[in-house]
Amino acid sequence: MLDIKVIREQTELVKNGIKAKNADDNIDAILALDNQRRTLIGEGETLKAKRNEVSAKVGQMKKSGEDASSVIEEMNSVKTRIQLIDEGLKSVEEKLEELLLTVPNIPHPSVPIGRTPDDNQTIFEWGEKSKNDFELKPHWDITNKLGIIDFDRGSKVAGAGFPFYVGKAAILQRALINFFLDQAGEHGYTELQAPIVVNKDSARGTGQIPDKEDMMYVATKDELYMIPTAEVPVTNFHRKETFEEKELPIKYAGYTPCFRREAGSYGKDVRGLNRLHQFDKVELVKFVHPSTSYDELESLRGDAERLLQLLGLPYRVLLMCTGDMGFTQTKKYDLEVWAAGQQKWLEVSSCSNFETFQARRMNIKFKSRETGKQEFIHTLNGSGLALPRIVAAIIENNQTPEGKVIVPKVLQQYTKFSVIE
RNA sequence: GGAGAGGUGGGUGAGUGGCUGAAACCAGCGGUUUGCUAAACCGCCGUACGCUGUUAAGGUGUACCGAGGGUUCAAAUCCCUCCCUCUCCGCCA
Repeated sequence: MLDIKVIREQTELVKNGIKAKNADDNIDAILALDNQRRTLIGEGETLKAKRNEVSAKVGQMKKSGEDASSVIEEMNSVKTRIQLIDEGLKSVEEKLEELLLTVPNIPHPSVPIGRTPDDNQTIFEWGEKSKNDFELKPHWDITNKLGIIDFDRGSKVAGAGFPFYVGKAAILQRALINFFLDQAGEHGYTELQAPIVVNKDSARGTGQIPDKEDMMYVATKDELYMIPTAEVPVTNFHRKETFEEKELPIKYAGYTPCFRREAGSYGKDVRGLNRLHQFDKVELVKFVHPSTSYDELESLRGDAERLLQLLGLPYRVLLMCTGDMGFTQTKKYDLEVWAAGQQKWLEVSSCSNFETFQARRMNIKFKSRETGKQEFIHTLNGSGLALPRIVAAIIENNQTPEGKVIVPKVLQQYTKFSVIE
């Protein structure tokens, strides 16, 4: 959510930012409601001041035994007017809130203007793509043959997009999770085991509601949302809290399953492990001082990149353009791993700065030592990393002509085996 | 799931309709005293929003005592609903 004062005072900047994100702006309607709101507050507060004053007088009169009934009679009409104004104010504020929640965050000046994924900039590439002299297979062929991922039984038990990992694939995933968490721990992230369902306030806090409501599975009986990413519970961990400046930055790593309805996805994008309804992910979340958030974004990206390098997986870094980066971010990098069997880049991490956009919704602040006032902190998050596509990339990049899969060195201490066959 | 108790400012904790935005104490901040530390003493010490002020300092008003409603001229205080915590019982990985 943006600051209404910024919308009021830097209207053009906001409008241009929204335009750059390919979104429709309703700023004029917001400003009109903002005006109404302030007028009503003014009227209401004047009347309330009078009410308070007269009520105090009534107290005194009663105490000294005077008859206050005529004054009380007079206040009845004031009371009615206050009620009317408050009702009007409430409905204006509800509408205003509703509209404000639909305004996207505005991009950082360093973000390239663009409309489609084609406008994203590849800013870094790492690793050798492949130097094999045999035909590389996509991971689903390999896992089928090895019998280590069971999509069919997953469909029977839950539905499409809910596979079983069997034997060594399950162990490989567990190894990756431990590896990711250990790495995060070594770099200053506190490990957090979070709820995988959240309430409505939390879903709103990180911005899943209202703009991405359809992405989530909902347990309607209890009004609980199954998390699409650990970002939701982990960021909400500090909802409605105020930090001392010296406590910042605060860094967490959380492993959770993630649930996404992915309504509307189809075709080759969803083959095999490419896109699932349930998948595992380690998420990195930072709460930082506003002056450091763009440096923290770079180091966050570095923390995610390191994992790919240690696994020996070729990848590239994209700086997302304004039109492709999403509702809540001011700047976002995507990390894409090379899947040699599919000859395709797969997104495995997305590192973003939200500045105060989430903090404002969640009311997360710090006390500034300089001004003594409370200000909103900046939040960031990034995957570190998403599991299934890493599994797919390992299988495809590390396959042998015989259809075996070599386990990356750094994982072997976790898996206790070096080849899947 | 059943029965009971409770949720007040950073903390402890007063406060059952008007003089309470809230005592007192602790913590914190500033100062006096002091060779230094400690102690003592004095002062300050919530947040949001509106108006005003040069996008300042400040001034002023409103709201907030778990959340949301209601009663009343007036609510931390009375009533209703919900949430959370604790104790006991039941159930259970």
